[in-house]
Amino acid sequence: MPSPTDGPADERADRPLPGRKREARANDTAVLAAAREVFATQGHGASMADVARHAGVGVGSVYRRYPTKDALVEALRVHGVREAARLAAEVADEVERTPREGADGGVGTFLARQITGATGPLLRPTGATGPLPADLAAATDDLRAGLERLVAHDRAAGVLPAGFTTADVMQLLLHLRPSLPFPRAEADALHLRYLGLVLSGLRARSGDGEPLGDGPRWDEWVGAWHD
Amino acid sequence: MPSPTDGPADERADRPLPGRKREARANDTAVLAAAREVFATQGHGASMADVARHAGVGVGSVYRRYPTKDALVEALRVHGVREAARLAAEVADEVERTPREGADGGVGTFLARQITGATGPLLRPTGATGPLPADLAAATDDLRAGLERLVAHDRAAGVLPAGFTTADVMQLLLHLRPSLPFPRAEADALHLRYLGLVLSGLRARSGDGEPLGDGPRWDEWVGAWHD
DNA sequence: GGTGAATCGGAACGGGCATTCCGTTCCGAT
DNA sequence: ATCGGAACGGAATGCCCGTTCCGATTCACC
Repeated sequence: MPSPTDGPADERADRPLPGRKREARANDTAVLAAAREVFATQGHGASMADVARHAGVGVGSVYRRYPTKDALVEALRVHGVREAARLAAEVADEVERTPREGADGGVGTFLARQITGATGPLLRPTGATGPLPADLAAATDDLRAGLERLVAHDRAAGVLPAGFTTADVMQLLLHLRPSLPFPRAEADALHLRYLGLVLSGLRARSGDGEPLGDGPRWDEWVGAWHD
Repeated sequence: MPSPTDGPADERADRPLPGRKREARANDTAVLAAAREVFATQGHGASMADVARHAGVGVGSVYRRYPTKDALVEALRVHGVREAARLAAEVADEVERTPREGADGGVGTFLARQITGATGPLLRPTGATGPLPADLAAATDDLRAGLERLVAHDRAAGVLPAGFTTADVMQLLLHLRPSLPFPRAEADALHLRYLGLVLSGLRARSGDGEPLGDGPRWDEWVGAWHD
């Protein structure tokens, strides 16, 4: 009994949903959360059955929402990039409002929070992916905008050398977060240790003469992961 | 040193081998090389059939020398650690002989060469491994000895802050080499870019007052990967 | 040349996992 | 109270991959 003109999407998500749909919606978020946890813990090779079990649903329910394992991973990635974009904007707001926010600068603060954040590391694409999906592209653009603000601010504040790019920030995210065989707290501490080192290096390079060559361009970075 | 793991004692290896054994020996090194390449390219999930094909032998021949996929990966890891130990000793010799070897210091030079070296990244254990095998333990000790020399030298030269440990070097190796979706040359350039940043940070921390907390201890690091 | 042993390559086996299919359950409307 | 259909859980399916097995091949030695 769908409404006569109902298109492919039902967008009003705020109202109290009818019971059965409510469960579906709840299942969906449960699946996403379970997937995030399971993939973070066991890596890419975790089974769909595992995800389903963690979410407390059957595999069928997982597949109804995400037609394929790759699609599920994709959804996770989009979510991760959106979160990162949100964080970048948030930090940019802070540092632009209070110029003396901290010695780390906006980029450093962003990286630190992203590293210790609950969302987990940004997932990398499954492999030979096609052209990048629209929703990911949009999220990616938002992220870039936020990073642009951070980099501009820090450069003006003199804690970033010329040649440092927004793509550098993404690369650092990758570099600063290899999975370590330690409990989360210890691993985070180690990651922050190296972040601190890099930030010192950045500040030193910014202060003294020794220049840093030009970093990768954003579109190079995005392009390299797709197609 | 051809003996992959251990075997019945037929170790007279120097003389020109009889034809058939020569082929076996050749196959063995071909398999090792193929495995290194295939795993480096396709990651851990590459199939044994792929390895065999790359080596130009049948799967049966691979399994005759390496009873299991994990055993093959193990052999690769041991090889990698041995190479790293050799490199560390070599660089230590250089910097100890010519004190002004370069601004990078011994640790920086070691990291740079290890990153761009042909041996590829150090593989991480398969997962829940048991206690660490004897040959790996020996290679690991050699590596530690070499790193100890490098760290001592650099600290004396004033390019490393107190608190920086040999285990830090290993962690840095992990941090500095995430796989990047770029051709080898470009990826290497990026890795070296971040290595340069870290080294700047290290030098800065060494010069100015701001201390670096104590890094991980070697045995913690080794222990975390096994058992 | 002929023979036995060691090695080879690849077909066959078994298990695990992504994906599909279907009988059951539950909600809302009649 | 009953019915239609949407959502559910999990069994069944098909494929890929690690591993095993075996007949063919090759070489050393006679």
